[in-house]
Amino acid sequence: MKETDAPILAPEQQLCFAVYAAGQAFARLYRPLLEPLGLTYPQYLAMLVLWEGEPISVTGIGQRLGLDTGTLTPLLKRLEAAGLVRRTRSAEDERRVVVTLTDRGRALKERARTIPDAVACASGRDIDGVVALRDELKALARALDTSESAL
Amino acid sequence: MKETDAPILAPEQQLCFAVYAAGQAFARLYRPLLEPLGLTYPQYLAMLVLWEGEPISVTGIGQRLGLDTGTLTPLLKRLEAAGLVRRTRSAEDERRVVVTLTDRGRALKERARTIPDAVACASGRDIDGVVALRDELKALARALDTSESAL
DNA sequence: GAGATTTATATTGTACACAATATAGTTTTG
DNA sequence: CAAAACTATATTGTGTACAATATAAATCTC
Repeated sequence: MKETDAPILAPEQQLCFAVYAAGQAFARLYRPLLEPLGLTYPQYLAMLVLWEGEPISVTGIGQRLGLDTGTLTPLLKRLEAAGLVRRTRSAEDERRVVVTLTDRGRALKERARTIPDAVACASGRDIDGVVALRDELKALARALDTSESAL
Repeated sequence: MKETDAPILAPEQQLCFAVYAAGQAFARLYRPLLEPLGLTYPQYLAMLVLWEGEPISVTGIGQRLGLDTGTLTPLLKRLEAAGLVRRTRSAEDERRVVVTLTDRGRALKERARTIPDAVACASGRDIDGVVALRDELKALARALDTSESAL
């Protein structure tokens, strides 16, 4: 088994690098699709959450996307500067910043509707294939996160 | 089909987000494993390439990892500041910056050997399961990259 | 072999990503 | 109700990530 030690360290052989490279490939694919909407990919993710339902707090968005405030606060400020969202402190609990869509932000949803289909098409998989791989990755992420404590 | 339009836009249903979340989960898993080595995850990827074979140019590393010079130059300067690599201009072609390992950088490989096993274990998959998912992701990345021109 | 093209790297600017810390507001407890 | 504990967000600092541009060296073309 000695002689198989070295190749295991090659990036191309590792699952983590395959995930990393697939993420880069998605980023390259999304960039030209989102550029006409004036959104980056993480901004698009935040808009997806807002299109699902608002108002929602910064923490609420962070829980859906797995992002912390250090990432979301400047991201949401840029979306606010672009006129897509509003950030207002909650009256009941003044620690909360509640994010709502503007009319322009709501209208952008229509222009984004064609994106998931274009991406699914680019993946070269049918719906079942996309769903199967998606669920495998969800299970992987869950396994990685739950094992953290065991190390 | 009208009423299925909206849910398609939920981040949790999309393959791209599953890849994104799995990448975040890997980053969380690797951070405590790499912290004793003084490496970040992208720095670890660069070291993997160097451990496979050096000297290698900045462009050579970038081709293996899919990273451009704007990312690699500061990353490699940090590895140089940490005493793990050396950056020297090639004598034959003075445009090239050739990266080599120092003794400390080479020695670090031994301490990194246990990491792939720990990560594979954390994934909760056997070797065949890891290989199968890795190859599916490679195929996905290839499909996404080749479709770019077709849009 | 001088000029145009190409190639390799560096630099600049914008935008994540997250740990650590700070701050302010809320809730809990005695 | 006052002190302690907790919660939500913001701030700071470090480190990617990449587009666009700059620079310098090598190569190609006539």
